[in-house]
Amino acid sequence: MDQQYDPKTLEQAAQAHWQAHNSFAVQQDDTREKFYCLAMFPYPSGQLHMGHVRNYTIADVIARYQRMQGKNVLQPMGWDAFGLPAENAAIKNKVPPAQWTKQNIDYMRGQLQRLGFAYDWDRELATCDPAYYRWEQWFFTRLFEKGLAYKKKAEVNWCETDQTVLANEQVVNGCCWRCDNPVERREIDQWFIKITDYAEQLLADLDTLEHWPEQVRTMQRNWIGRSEGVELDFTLADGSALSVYTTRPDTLMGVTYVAVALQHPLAKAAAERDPALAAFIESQGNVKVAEADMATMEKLGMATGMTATHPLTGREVPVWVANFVLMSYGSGAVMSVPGHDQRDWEFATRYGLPIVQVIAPAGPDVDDKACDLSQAAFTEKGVLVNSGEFDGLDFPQAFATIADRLERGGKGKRTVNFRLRDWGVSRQRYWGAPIPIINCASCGAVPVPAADLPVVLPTDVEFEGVGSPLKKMPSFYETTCPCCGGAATRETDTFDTFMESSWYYARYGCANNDTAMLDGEANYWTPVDQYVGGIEHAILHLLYSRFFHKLMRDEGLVSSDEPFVRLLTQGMVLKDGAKMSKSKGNTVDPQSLIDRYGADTVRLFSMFAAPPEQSLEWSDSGVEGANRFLKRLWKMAGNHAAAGPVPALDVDALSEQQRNVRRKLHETIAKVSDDYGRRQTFNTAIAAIMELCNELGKLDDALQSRAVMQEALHAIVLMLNPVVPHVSHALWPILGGAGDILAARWPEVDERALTRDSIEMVVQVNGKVRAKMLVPAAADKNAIEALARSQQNVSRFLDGLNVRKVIVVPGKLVNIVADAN
RNA sequence: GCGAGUGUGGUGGAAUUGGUAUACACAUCAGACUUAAAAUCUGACGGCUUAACGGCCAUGCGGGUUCAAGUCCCGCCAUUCGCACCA
Repeated sequence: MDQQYDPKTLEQAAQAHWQAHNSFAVQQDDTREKFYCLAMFPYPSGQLHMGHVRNYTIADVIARYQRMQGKNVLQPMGWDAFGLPAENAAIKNKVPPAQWTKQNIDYMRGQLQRLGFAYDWDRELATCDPAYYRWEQWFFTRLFEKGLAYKKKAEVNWCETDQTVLANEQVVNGCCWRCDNPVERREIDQWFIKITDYAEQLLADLDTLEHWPEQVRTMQRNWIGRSEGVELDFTLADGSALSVYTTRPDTLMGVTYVAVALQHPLAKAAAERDPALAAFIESQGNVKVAEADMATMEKLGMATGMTATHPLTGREVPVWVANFVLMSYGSGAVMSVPGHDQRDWEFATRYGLPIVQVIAPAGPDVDDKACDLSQAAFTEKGVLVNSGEFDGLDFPQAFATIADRLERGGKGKRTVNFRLRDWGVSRQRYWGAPIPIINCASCGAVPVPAADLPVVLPTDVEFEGVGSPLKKMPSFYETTCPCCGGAATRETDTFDTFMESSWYYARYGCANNDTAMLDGEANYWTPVDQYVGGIEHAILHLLYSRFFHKLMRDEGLVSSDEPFVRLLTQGMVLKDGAKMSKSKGNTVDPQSLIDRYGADTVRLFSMFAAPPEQSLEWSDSGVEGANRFLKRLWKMAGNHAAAGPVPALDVDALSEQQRNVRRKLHETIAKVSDDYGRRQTFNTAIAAIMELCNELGKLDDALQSRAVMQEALHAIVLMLNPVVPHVSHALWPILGGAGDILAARWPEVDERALTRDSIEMVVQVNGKVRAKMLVPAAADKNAIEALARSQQNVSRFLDGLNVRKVIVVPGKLVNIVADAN
């Protein structure tokens, strides 16, 4: 073997071996347990960044570990290839998006191969390929036919100068990022998918995802936002109803005004009569569509001059327009109770609207919650006051009584409401999958027949950034109606890229099937057993994918309820405490590190520096440390192998030191197995292996020491194989391992090696550590206590005190509680 | 603004179920090897204090529960992610 650790040569050899043997291509195999391991596919932006390296290394470690458990492991890779950056690059570099995307994919594929990831490249897919999006178009037509896709008006950020719809990230301080002119909101027709029909299921099934991080489930629960409340009607002067939804009907008697959204029909009607109101609504139109901006802007409003009649008291309350009321949530109108809602309180205080108390603090600790409505709203639940016949009721009673009263009077009904809104899938962009709909003057919106799919996106386009090229291409949009044969036009909008990423995991199961979206093999591989990706996808991507999976299930394409059994959300990669970004100039290029140290070093550092769920602070000297460890390992294995044949291990003939080292070995195997399999804390697994290596350095070269060393090195190479597969591939035969290490099984723990004669225990006096002692493993509580009291430093601290209590935690510690008398 | 996280030596982090705080690594310092340097190997390494044994203090800040709190509870502060057209 080579004296020096030479990663370049050894990694090339390993990768050539894997390629020659097609080592990671897999098929359905019903004789073995399957394991589908998937990392979120990348957007082909140009080069891999450290976040990718971390993401794909974590998944690769899990995939290779599961393979060593004897499972049939699928790990595919592909490209989330549609999206905005390709359009931006096209404008900047005058390269068509398709060409730019393809170049990037080719380069990044090479980088992934250089990192040695165990992918089945036969299943590679790119979402911009018509062979992929064809099935997405087909599936959308199925949803249309089932009534799950529909069209409605929705708001977008519009730049009048560029005649373009802007994404939220393209709006900077309310202005267009390119031309710096103020954006305005504009309502346009868009396609929606009825995710709200599945809201109950999406919520309920979160409880079945026991291997998902609790924080992700909580975030999704809150996002779906199920609430139980009452929908009730105020009556307008013309007798029509103004419907509002509230979760606090107990505060109904405290309503002092009603507020509607800027886009509410009532606001529009009032604005026609009142130029000042029209001007106000106009002035509020340049806040971008993002909810965060809606929530943080100054809360402003204006009276419409109209009043509405309270459903129970019959009193008139004013109707206001308020810029914080969301048209897309509920009915676009809210009842306002400034006494018991903080936002309403602030609005009422600002505009001098009356504030009425109808809830009084209740419960045993009333004094703590005394309410002073001149300072703030009292938002807790309590007992009703100033509410006439409802006085004295608590929240549940008041909810029930008032809801009953409204329902009997035909003024309202109990409803379940969701914060979740239907999924808008239309994008007024070029680089996406065309929406397969034909608009006909006589037949309306008609889905493209399956036989005519895919609707192929033309790729030979001039791209200038003003509007979508599709809207200027009669050759694309001029067509005939599939129903009546008359002249008709295609949709020129494309799909949200979340559409593609919502089902790609299933398509990997049958990536080359050109006769069906999914087939039996896709159903065999799904659900994904382990999904790995950034925490930033905790809500949108993961919720849309869960929704899509249920849609595919209801279409009979898959038989499972959920797409991802186990989820690992990895943290970000930081440099100098900040997210790596070109603008900060703190990026680290993985390629130069691979060139310098090799793929194994980069993989090892990525896994060692932090647990996967936490953010990872990049450190160049830490990378050197990882490289140093591999060099030491290479040398230790080389020296061992060069010393000639090794005698068989005789466990009964070991010295105490040899037994101790061997115990450490088997403790390490147990720990590393648990860290990889259950805890997924690869950093502590690697630390444990390093500790073991440090111990091995202390072995002498006696025959049985060499036998222990041989056993240990075998186990170490096997345990490191998922993380540093190239050097493991090279060391395995050197250490006499049989066959390809890819076929080797995970090492097993020898329980007999774990036994101990004595255990170290800690002795505390009043919770402070005063001594450490070696206790026979078989000692009982009394013996342990006696031994503890006899420790010199312990008796010193007990001197003059009375022992009140002694706590013995077997195998851990003794705490002697004592005081002066 | 709302929802969800995170905070431990000079640095990245460990402490898995409330039970020895600081494993492993980086950096630094000292020693060995060398004409010298690099590389490598060995050792020291939270702060204060002590000749030493030892003692006191310390897990973002302030309280609380407990024999025992980095871990649980309450209130702050800082910071990260998401907020529906970035992916």
